Amino acid sequence: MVYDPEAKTDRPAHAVLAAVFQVRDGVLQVLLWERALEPFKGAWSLPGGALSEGETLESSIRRHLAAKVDVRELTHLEQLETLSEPARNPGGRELATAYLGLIPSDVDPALPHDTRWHRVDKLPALAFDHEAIVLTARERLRGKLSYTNIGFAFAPETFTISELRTLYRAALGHEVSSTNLQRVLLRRHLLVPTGTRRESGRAGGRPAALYSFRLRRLEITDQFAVLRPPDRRAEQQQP
Amino acid sequence: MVYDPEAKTDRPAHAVLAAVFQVRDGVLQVLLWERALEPFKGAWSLPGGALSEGETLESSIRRHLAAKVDVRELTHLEQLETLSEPARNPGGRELATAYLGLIPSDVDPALPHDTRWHRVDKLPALAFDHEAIVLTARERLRGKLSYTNIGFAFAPETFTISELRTLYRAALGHEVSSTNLQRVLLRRHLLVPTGTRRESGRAGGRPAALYSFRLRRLEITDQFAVLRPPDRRAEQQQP
DNA sequence: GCAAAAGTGTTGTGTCTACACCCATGT
DNA sequence: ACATGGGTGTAGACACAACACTTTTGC
Repeated sequence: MVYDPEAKTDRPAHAVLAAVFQVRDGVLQVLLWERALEPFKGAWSLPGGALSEGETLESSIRRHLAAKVDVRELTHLEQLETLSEPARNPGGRELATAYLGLIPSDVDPALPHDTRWHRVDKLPALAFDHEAIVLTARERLRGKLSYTNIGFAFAPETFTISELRTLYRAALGHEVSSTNLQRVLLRRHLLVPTGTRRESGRAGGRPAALYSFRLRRLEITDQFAVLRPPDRRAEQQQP
Repeated sequence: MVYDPEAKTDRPAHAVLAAVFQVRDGVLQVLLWERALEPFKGAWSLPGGALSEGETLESSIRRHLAAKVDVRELTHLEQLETLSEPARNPGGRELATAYLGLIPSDVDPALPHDTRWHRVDKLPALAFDHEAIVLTARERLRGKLSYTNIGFAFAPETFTISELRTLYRAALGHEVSSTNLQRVLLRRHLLVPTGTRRESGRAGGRPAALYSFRLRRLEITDQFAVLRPPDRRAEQQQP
């Protein structure tokens, strides 16, 4: 690759997008929007829009999402990546910065008529490069479930372990045992018991204890899985 | 946050930047460039430049870096984040997409006179928000050392375990035992012995075996530390 | 009492760190 | 022989998954 002094500086249009996930009916779903305009008119796409003057990317995506869901319901929002393939938008050169957003499972935002939840495991054909973004977002989410407290973002304020299990199962895409989920999250002090319990259902059964996440913002809980810093217990300074 | 139909679509200038790391003299260092122009004339900054028409962000940063180091020496390059604070560049609105780049420890690229390596633990004052980018890049690198084979990117083709230890120590910022480093990386099959050995130095000592990374591109080696998918061994389909 | 659901005890396995010890070479 | 640096053996701590078992409720 060689420096090309003839290359013209580009001031590309810049869009923001978000893959907003919620666990609904025990399945991970993503908020999609049916395009009203060409290109890809009628196809499903991620919600978002153009970056405006004077705003950051994050405030821009929050502004665009506000037309779809109440922003107070967005419990987590993080930047994923910026896409720049010149041909990614047939309508003309456009960069797009993608975000991952999460919504707790106990809210059901009123949606505009052109917006719907879709199962991530049964996506329709998506416009642009949006399918790749959804998959990247799911990978990011899955990874962070292992080494952060990101579960707080799709869980209600308080919940039982088996409710939480349903959420983790949906997000991870495989079975999760409540026994082990409880052990892992308690051992790492992500969960605290609230002291209250949920009433048994009509079928009986032992009432479940209610828990909540100790911290409701992202926290890394397993920084160094291997190659940890050496043990400081034995160290003693010389007089 | 409310939708503002008056907001004007922005076509911001877009820059690309890279925090290029190399372990030099046993210390993690980053390539910095002394600015010739205002703003921040004379201050140190990350190398990069403007996005040009028709190129992707990645090809753009490769093009700009080519003026500083031979691109063939860049063994890893990944996108970090896109910065968008309106005031981040006093010269006017500009987005910037930051990359993390790595160079193996056995090359010593010829640098232009305005470019120098600086220890990451003793950074000078940096222009713009570049200090935050360098720290983000280091965090990303440290994290990936735990669960990927990213070490290949700052290691030579072949190396002894204690040479590799020096690299990991520099990147992680703490002591690393060669014993454990060898065990972890062999257990995970990141390293393969080449069968050759390095000659002893003048001081004698047992000649060290030479290893190389099994794969020289990024690979996740510890996908699920916890909450793994259940064991499939016992499963048997019913007739 | 019995079914249902939640939660605890326990065991086996694997991974990691730390440290003692052994190996191969130069002088 | 002995210093030097490389490498292996091994033990203890811990985390994890799996599964048996107990607890607490409704009917």
